[in-house]
Amino acid sequence: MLLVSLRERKRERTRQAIVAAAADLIERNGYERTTVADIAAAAEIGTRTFFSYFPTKEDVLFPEADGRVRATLAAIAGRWPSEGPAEVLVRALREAAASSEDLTGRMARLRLRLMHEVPAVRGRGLQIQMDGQREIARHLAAAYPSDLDPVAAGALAGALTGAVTGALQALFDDPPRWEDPDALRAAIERATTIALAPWASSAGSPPTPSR
Amino acid sequence: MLLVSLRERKRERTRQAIVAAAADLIERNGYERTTVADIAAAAEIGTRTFFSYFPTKEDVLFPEADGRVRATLAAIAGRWPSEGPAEVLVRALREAAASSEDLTGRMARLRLRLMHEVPAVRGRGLQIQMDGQREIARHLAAAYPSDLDPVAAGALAGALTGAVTGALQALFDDPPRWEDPDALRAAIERATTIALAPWASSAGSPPTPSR
DNA sequence: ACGTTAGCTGCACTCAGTGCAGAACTGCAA
DNA sequence: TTGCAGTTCTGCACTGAGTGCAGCTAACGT
Repeated sequence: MLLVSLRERKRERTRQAIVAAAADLIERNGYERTTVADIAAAAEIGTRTFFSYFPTKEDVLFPEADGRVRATLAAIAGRWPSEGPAEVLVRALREAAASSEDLTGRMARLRLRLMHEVPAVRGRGLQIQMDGQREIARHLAAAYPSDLDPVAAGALAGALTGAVTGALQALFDDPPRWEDPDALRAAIERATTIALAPWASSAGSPPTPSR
Repeated sequence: MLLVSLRERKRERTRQAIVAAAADLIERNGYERTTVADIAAAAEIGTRTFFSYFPTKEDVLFPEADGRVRATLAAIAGRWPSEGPAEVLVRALREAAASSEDLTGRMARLRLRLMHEVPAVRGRGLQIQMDGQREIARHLAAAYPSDLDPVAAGALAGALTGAVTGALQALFDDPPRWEDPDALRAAIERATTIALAPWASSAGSPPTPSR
């Protein structure tokens, strides 16, 4: 992320300002009661300019390209020779969960909460997730042409992300525990196990989850 | 679906008229270029009245509750005594794909196409799917209280529906054959079979991850 | 036949998002 | 430093989704 020109640095600073202003206002007043005009004013730009940074109001809540998707693609690209598709995905997910602030950052927590409470945000988030999943499936099919045809790769990627999403939904449904990163990690871990158990047998070499 | 009073019958007729008008106009002019006012005018109601039948424009494309969800809930309710949770879901999804009259109808085909082409429709569709998945998870957890806690049930339901959805997405990414209902149903069945194949063998021993 | 209630509709409004045209700014070179 | 070229910012006018309200019409129960 090396931004050389003044223009690019300035633009990036403005972008951050928009995101920060949006997070502040939405945390304080709620999503629906915060208008794009409010956010723009707080970030000291014109309302019109907001839409040259983010295509929709929802998108301001998803400012980084999904780190987990990038990590997964990297894991597929740098796979062990003996590693089966399911194992690659497990490894990618573990690494992402261990290293990233995806789950504990301020924006991430706000995003999780809003995905639960605001239909428009949930819809946008699910869309973005499907896009990532599709990308993962494509790379997976390309990396394991003899094991997986495109449809099977889609099923595998869908099973994993669907399991994680379903587990998190259940976790937040009952008594919403937003502030507990350990519960989050545990839920993801269990979802991974449940989703990939049926695939492990047909994946070539048996999974050897260290740790 | 027994509608006794005149009021209810009339309302149902109007509802059908709205759906039909929407399908016509959208098929002819596209989704974005069809306004709610157009649909209302074609159905011979006031624009305002549209929103007393459907909460948003997108919802007119999802007039019936998802048949797969209803079938799955029924399968859970009428489960074999020896059947594990994964087995029930696999059976329900297989049957739903086989007898998928609601996947080949006019509205269903239009919906499938628009879910691929129009972000707003895709977002709404994914939301509805998640709602159904949550419902399935709840019933599953209630039916197998000793095997599954809510989070595990969410993960399992998510894994299976995610697998099918991912497979269907991969399927539709490549050759969009929206015109031929028979080919469509065959393709959907094939994708479902592929998605569920890994679960078929190991479904006897449901995963019960301790922690 | 009559009061009650549910549904229909127009009106005025808010807000998201777009197209356009001009102003302001940055990058670069003379 | 100045001037030119390309980019970005911004106001303005507009479309379309969706809401709240108030008055009207039509079906309902008695």
